[in-house]
Amino acid sequence: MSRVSEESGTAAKETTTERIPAALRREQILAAASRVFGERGYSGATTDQVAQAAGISQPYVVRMFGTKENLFLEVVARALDKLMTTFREILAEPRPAGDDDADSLVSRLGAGYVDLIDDRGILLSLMQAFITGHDPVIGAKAREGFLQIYRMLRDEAGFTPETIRDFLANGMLFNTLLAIRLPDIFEDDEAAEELMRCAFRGKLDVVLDASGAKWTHS
Amino acid sequence: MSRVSEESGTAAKETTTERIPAALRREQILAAASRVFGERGYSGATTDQVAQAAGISQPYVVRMFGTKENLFLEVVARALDKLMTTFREILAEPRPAGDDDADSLVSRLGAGYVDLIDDRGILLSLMQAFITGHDPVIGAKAREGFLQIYRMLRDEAGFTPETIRDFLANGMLFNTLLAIRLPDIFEDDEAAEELMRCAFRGKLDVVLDASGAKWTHS
DNA sequence: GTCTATATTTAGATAGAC
DNA sequence: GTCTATCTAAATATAGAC
Repeated sequence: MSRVSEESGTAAKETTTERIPAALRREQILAAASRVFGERGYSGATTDQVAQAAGISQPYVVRMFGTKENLFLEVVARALDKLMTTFREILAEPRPAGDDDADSLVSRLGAGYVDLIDDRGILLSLMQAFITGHDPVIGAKAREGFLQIYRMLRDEAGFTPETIRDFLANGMLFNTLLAIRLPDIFEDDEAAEELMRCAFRGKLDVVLDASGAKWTHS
Repeated sequence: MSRVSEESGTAAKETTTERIPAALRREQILAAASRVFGERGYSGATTDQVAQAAGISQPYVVRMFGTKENLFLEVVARALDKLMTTFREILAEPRPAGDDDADSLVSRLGAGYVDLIDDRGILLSLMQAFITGHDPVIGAKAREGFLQIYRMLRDEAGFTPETIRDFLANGMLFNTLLAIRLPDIFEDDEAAEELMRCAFRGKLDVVLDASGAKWTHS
């Protein structure tokens, strides 16, 4: 990842405009798109913003993915894939002795979810896709993605519908708190702090680490 | 409410283009805007879509509110207000005998929240505002709105942070399920049905009543 | 109070050079 | 593999008539 920091408050952007293998460039664009779409949503983001974040020209972004919609769908598919993979890895972990109850599994999956904040675009892009449910194409994928997660938690994790509901609910709250950037006003507002401490529990440090100037881009 | 149904699958739109008091017209536009913004988000919605939903011309919408952003902010402020008022009314209700625990209050507030689905725009517009947290103006209002709800639940309902977290989490899940239009594929997918039954509990009928062709607009 | 016409800007996409 | 130039289609906003 050859990124460079720029003027204060600005985000990571590519500077080098060298010739790079298409596959790699593709990844760079997807990474940039994930961040931009995650912040601004499908309609709110522009292909030019993605291009700038990736350090290339706008036409090249379109050229590479055909359409903005394609790009977004790919971003969302990747995000979903990453989430599913993360969960499956946790499910595959050998369970700590005497720790075979659903509760501890929920905790571990929850922790895995929070850790995904490292790549902010993942959770937010997914959330943006969900909120774009009205769109015929994106909405269909969003629905299917959500249900895929549900089925995994039920069929692979073995959770009851109630457990899944609570788990998903916490996830959606987490996404929402990220979206409204609560971590940013952590110190300014006592209610914000109280809610964050409660919602993020032991993971507050992870969340705060991932926030701040690090993602105050564009 | 002088609406007319149109071709199958299309939404309610005003037809009459009569002269109407500005104050009333204002309300009509806000109602239309609430639906359109709720479905498509701030960036995804156009003032023209709002105008069509309200049965007037696009320039008139802008004329009335100055800017699209203003209109959205007003929609969100109204939605927040409606939510707060609904909750406060429930808090003011005489508690059923032997029913003075937090649990039952949570249930009643939850039921009140679900009932807001009657006016789909309310919950979805708020959610759209939350997801637009990156925007300097809208984001600030969204944050403040979210915290306002938190404080009410804490200071007026007397809930613990944990209770509030769970309550808010369920609310965010509810919003998300609405956004991805899960009620629409209720019958098509067994996982969707299972999740809905579990998430909406006794309120499934209310939710289903409010969905379907009724809000398949634009 | 409401519309039509239109100016202006932005953004997605295409063409074609290097 | 990547860019510059540019076409075209929206969409917000303004002007001014009725």
